Order: sequence, then C-alpha cells, then structure tokens
Amino acid sequence: MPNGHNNNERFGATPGRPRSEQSKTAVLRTTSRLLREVGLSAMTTEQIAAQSGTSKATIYKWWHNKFAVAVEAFLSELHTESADPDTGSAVRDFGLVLRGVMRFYDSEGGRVFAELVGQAQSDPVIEVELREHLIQSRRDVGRKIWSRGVERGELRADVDVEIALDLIFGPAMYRLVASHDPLDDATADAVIAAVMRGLAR
Amino acid sequence: MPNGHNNNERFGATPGRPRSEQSKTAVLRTTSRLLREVGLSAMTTEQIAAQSGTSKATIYKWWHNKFAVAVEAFLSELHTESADPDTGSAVRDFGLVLRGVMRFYDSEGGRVFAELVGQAQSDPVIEVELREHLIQSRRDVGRKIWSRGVERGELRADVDVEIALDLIFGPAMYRLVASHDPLDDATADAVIAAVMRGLAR
Amino acid sequence: MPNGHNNNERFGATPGRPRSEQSKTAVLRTTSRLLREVGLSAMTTEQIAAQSGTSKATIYKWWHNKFAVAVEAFLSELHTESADPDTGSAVRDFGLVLRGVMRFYDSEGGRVFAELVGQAQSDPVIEVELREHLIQSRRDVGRKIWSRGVERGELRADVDVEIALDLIFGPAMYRLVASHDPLDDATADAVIAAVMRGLAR
Amino acid sequence: MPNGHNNNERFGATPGRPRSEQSKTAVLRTTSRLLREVGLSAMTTEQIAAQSGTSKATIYKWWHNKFAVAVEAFLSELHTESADPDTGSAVRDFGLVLRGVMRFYDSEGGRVFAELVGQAQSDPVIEVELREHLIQSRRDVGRKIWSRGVERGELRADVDVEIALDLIFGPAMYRLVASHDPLDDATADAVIAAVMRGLAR
DNA sequence: GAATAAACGAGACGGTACGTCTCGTCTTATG
DNA sequence: CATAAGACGAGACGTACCGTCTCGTTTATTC
Repeated sequence: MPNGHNNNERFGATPGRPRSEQSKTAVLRTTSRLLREVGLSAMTTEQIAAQSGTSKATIYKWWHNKFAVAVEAFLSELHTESADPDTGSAVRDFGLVLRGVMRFYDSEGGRVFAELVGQAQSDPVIEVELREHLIQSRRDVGRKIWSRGVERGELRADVDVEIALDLIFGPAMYRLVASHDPLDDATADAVIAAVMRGLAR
Repeated sequence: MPNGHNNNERFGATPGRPRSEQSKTAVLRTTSRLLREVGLSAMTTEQIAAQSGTSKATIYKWWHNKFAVAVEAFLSELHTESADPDTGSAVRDFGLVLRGVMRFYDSEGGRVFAELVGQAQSDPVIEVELREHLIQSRRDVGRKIWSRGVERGELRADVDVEIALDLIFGPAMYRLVASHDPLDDATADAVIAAVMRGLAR
Repeated sequence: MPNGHNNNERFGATPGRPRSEQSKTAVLRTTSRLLREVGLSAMTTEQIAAQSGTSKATIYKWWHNKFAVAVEAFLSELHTESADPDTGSAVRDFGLVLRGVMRFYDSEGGRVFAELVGQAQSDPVIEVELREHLIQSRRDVGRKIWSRGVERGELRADVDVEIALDLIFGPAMYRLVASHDPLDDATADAVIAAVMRGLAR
Repeated sequence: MPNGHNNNERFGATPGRPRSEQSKTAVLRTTSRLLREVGLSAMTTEQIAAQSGTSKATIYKWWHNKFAVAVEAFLSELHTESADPDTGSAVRDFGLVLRGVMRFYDSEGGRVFAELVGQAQSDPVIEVELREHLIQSRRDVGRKIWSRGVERGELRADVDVEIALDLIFGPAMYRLVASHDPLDDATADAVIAAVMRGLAR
C-alpha cells in the first residue's frame, strides 16, 4: 500500500522505512474535520494524533506545528482552486470570481480561512504560506483577467493592476475579518458595479 | 463592564473600597508597552501583573482575559480617534482619512491592531469590541464625508454608502492582514483616485 | 488575642465605638456551624464574614486567622467542660470520664477536634491553645481522680500520674487520629479494665 | 537509566516511553529534603518540581497532590521499617519497640510524621495511606510480640490484643500530637512498666 | 536471510501560561 | 473609632497544551 513512486524519483532509494502516505492523509483528513468541528484555535495536536491514529512525534516530524498542518489540510481541500472563468468580459469575469470568493468566505471553510489569517498575524511562517498559496494565486487569476480587459479596451490602462486588485478583493477580506456586513452575491455584484464605474460623478 | 466611570453616578456611593484607578491605569499602561515590545500573543497575564505592580486576581476581576485588557489598552491610546477633516471636498477628505488609516496600519500600533484582528477571528468578544469601537467609528466618519459629498453633488447618489466605504477602507485592511503590498501614502492616493473614477473605460 | 473580657470591665471607658459583642457572637456561632457543615480546612474566612454579617477586617482584627476563630468557637461550645464524676471509685470515675471522651471523639465535634489537632501540628499558636484549654483541662480532672484514688488506696502510689494519664487518655487520642479502630463505650471499658489490672500475668 | 524490571515483569512491554525512574526518585528525594527543611504545609508543588528538575505536570500525573508525594517520600525513607526484636521476652520486646517509636517521634522525621497525621485529619486518602503503611505495620509487629507472649504465658490471654496495642502505642501518639510531655526512653520504659503491671493495687 | 536504517504508535517528559482560589491587608463610607 | 463592604497584592493551586524524548515495533533497502 505505501509509496508507489514517492521518494527517490529515479534510482537510489533511501534506506529505511519510507514515509507512510497513509499516516499523512489520515492526519490531513482528520485535521480538516477538526478545523470544521472545533476551529483552529481549539484544535490540539493531541486531538489530531489520537483521532488520526498517528502519534504526535510523527506529526511534528513532518510539520512545524498544528498551524502548518492546518494550512496544508486547508489547501489540500481547495482542489478547484482559483478557476479563471474567461467569459470574454473582464467585468463579468471579476463578478464571477468575486462571487466565488464571497461564497467561500461565507462558508464553513471561510471561517477556517479567517482563523488562519488571524493566526498569520502573529506567525510569519503561516503568513508566508497563506500569502503564497491563497492570496497570490487568487491575485494571479485577477491579473490575467485584468490584462485581457486592458487589451480588449474594457479597462483603464492607466490604473495600477495591483491597486485594481485591491479594490476588487479588498472589500471581501475586509468584511471577512471585520464582520461588519454580510458576504453574499448581491454584495459582490454591487462591489464590482461600483468599482468599475467609480464613485465620483 | 463594572462601573464604566466608577461609582455613584449622582449620589449614593457604593459600599466598600472603590476600584483603584491607579491599578487600572498601571495595567493599561503596562499592557500598551508590552503590546509594542513583545506583541499580543507573546504577552502574558503574569507579565502584566508583575510589571504593573498589580496581581493576576485583580486583572481577572476586571477583564475576561489578556485579550480584553489588550483591547482596552489599545483603545485607550487612540485618543485622537477618527477625526473628520471636512475640507469641503469629499475626495480630499477620503484621501486624508485613508492616508491616516494606512499610516496607522503601517506603524507599530498597526501591527498590534492586526494581531487583535487576528485574535478576533476566534474570540467573539474581541470581535464585537473591535468592530464597535474601531471599525464602526471609522465608518461613521466615512458616512459623514459620504453624505456631504452626495449633497454637494460630488458623489454618486445611487451607490450604497456601505459598499462605498468597503471600497475605500477594504484595500487597507486587505493589505494589513495579507501583507502582499505596502501601506503608504502613495497607495492611499492611488486607491482613492481609482475608486473615485472607476476602473472601467 | 481574642480578649475574652477586654474593654473596660469596670471603669474608664475607652473612647470611640466599643467592640460589638453582637459581631463577636455572630462570628463564633457561624464558625461553629461551618465547622460542622464543611469542616475546618474547607471553611474560609470569607464564608464566616459573609454568613455572620460581619466583615473580614473585623475578624482579622480580633483573631489571628480562621484557626484561631475555630478554636475559640469550638471551646465556646464545650460548656460542660470536663466534669469530675467523683463517684467514690477512681476506676469508676476514669471509666465514666473515658466513656465521655470517646463519645465526644466519636461525635461530630470529635471530627472537628481531630481537624484542630491536625492543624496544630503545623501551627504552634493553635497547638498551645488546644493543649492549654483542652488537653490539660481534661488531664486536670484526671489528676484529681488519680490523687483521690491513691489516697483511698485504690491506685498504686508508685506510678507517675502523668504516665498513668497517658495510659488512660492515650488510646482514645490514638484511635481518634489513626482511625484504626472504633471509639465506643465498650472500648473505653476495655481500656480501663486492662490498664488497671495490667497486661502481664 | 530505564526500567530494570518495572513494566510487566516477564514479557509484553507496555508501549510508549516508560516512566522515568530518575524523575521519580528525584521527586521523592527532593520532597524528603523539603519536608525536613520547610515542613509539610510550607512545602509547595512548585518547589518540588523546580528543585527536582521535573515539572508540575509530571508530579500531578503520578500523585494526587503534594501530600501524596509527601507520604510516599516519607515511607520510602523508612527502610528498616518496624523490626521485630524477638528477645524471648514480650515485655522486653515491647520496651524496645516503644523506645524506637518514641525516638522516632522525637526526631526530625517525627515532626514530619505528625504533620502527615495532621493532614490526614482532613484528607481521607492520606489517612488510609498512613494507616495502612505506618499504623498497621507497627501494630502487626506488636501482634506478633503479643501472641508469642501469650503462648509463653507471659501475658494475659483474656485481654483483647487490639486494646493491648492501644495501651502500648497510644501514649506515644498522644504525646506526639498533644505535645504535653516529652517523648524519650524513660517515658517508654515507664509506660511499658505501668501498662504491664497495671495501675490498680 | 541477516543486518542496517528510518519511520512509526504510544506515551512520558520539562516547560510554561492559564484562570481560580484563599489569604491577610487596605481603603472607602457609614454609624 | 469600630464597622460592613469589598478591592487589592501575593502567590499556590491544579489543568492544559506545547514540542521533545524514549521506548519497542514495523517496513523497507543493502549486504
């Protein structure tokens, strides 16, 4: 059952027992469940070990701490990560993407994501991990949509793309962490409409 | 919260020794310093007690936990809270406010604020406290600026003010918690310019 | 020291408000009840204050600590302290006294006494208090019985009275603190019978 | 140094890291020292942990509280526990045993023992522990001496052995906890002499 | 097939912060 | 001035989780 092709890509196998893929997936699966059930801060490494049938030593061998496990477990569930709709209209594309973001933020996974973002404020390792794998991947999609829109003449070429992406994605993150107003399709649509036309007369 | 501004509103004193204002301010001052020096998550209740000359029991008598102390200490330092510039131009007003926000987020206090926002993701009490005293007070200023701008005909009356405020303040919060790009005056100006004119041609 | 009859018995009133006898008796009564209900170690000064309608400061003003209060409360209840039966027979007298001692040790008050004896092992003030007011007063009665018995020719004049009293009262205390065997009339009688006749043939 | 013979004597080791005998003995040794140096009531769990190089968690894992540690530490030092002299004379045997008891009660260890007895008055777990391991083991020796004496015709067969043991050991315990008179060889001899011959003429 | 090497489960360990508790002192206003 | 009320500093308590370690076992490669 173990490593069909895991270590030693071509030849020269490492001596000793190879890493158990079974343990790894059991840990990640258990962590995903615990993140939903009790949340990031209440989840303990001991729970993960006990409920996944592994041991704390094994977990700490492969991950820095429970947050690193949580990040990997969280990422491993986001399979359909950051799809680019490419409908031919940048405005429509951004609308679809932002709807997706808000729906996700509003879901169970969104709460977990918020907790991870929270933890990242005092844990640089998580911060980097989240930025590279979640923030930037989403912005990469946004950059593609943006450049297509500029090429097609839909969008203003004189606006810095990074600023534009902040205008589009910022409100969602703001509502996620500040919880002052809901995250829903109507909000996504309103944000896109307003940010595209501008607020001034 | 026990007696916001202490005993006997008008007459009729509470029996017993009154709360020591000296202890309270010592706790808050020490906490402010510790927040800057070691950060929210590394700061311990025992440190606050020892360095403020009070005791853990006294701290736990008046605050739920170290986070509640941190919030109050943090708020007590933001004396010049959310000033309304009122220059006669809504665009200029928003520009000044957003510059202030970004400068604050980029400062030592901004790091503390980010940690508090992070903790709020798994602590509803802090979440409410932050939203009521920091998020909404800032938005209140924004609403005033907005309504003046609409009255003066500077701003579009058909845009929901809450959405507008999200467009203006969202990018700053986004950069604060995601740390993907800097928080500075140039960014504030670019955000205001872009959001006012709109992104579409 | 809890001045049994402190202020101005006869003449020369002290200025200021005199000590409230009402408070004193309320404290002692409440303490007696608490000693029975929760025991010495579980009883707190705060309970005494709250349930007697007094304040902790008042208690600490007149007693060293809760143990001193407990001792005084305990003593104040032993009104029929150490009666001397004087039946004309020393053996019968000791039998009656030892029965009384064992009945008392076996009662609710006996448990309280045992706890006080226990506390005395690490609190010299209590130790002195108990020895003077409970141990010695009982031995004083024993000494009277002993000397009458010697005079009447019932008892051996060549035995040290202190040793004799230890033989008579020792087993009861031993059973009280070691709890290895019951404290009852039959035991009292058996002890008196055996100690009087001796164990050797 | 790991488990010489601790877990499951013959085969089938217990999984997991075995209990550290080093920690256990360090805790007991430190506790013994602290009992002599500061006494039972003044000794704290934190002191034991700090001075033994272990942690509070480890102590609480294996013992209920500091008193349980104290009992075990105390017992572990009484290696030559309750020797039976067996000189051929029951009176002489009891004399030797009682001298030993009184010498011990009069020593540093005797003060510790008194404090343990004191604590037992409000802690049933300690009470049982002390009774089983200290009180009864001593009485077991006494029962052997007694039955040999009865067989040899030295002692009265019509006296209940438990009562006899109370007469012999009771005075020592009485003096230990009441501190009304000294604990020495002369007292031991006088007690044995008097209790054997009886007090009545 | 034996030896070697590493990963594994179980769980004990030292460390540290937590939040609670009781103690004995103090600071008010009241009588 | 003694009091009731109750806040306070001090510090021990027992719990929880962290990340490390030490066992004996299992699973692979290498000789």
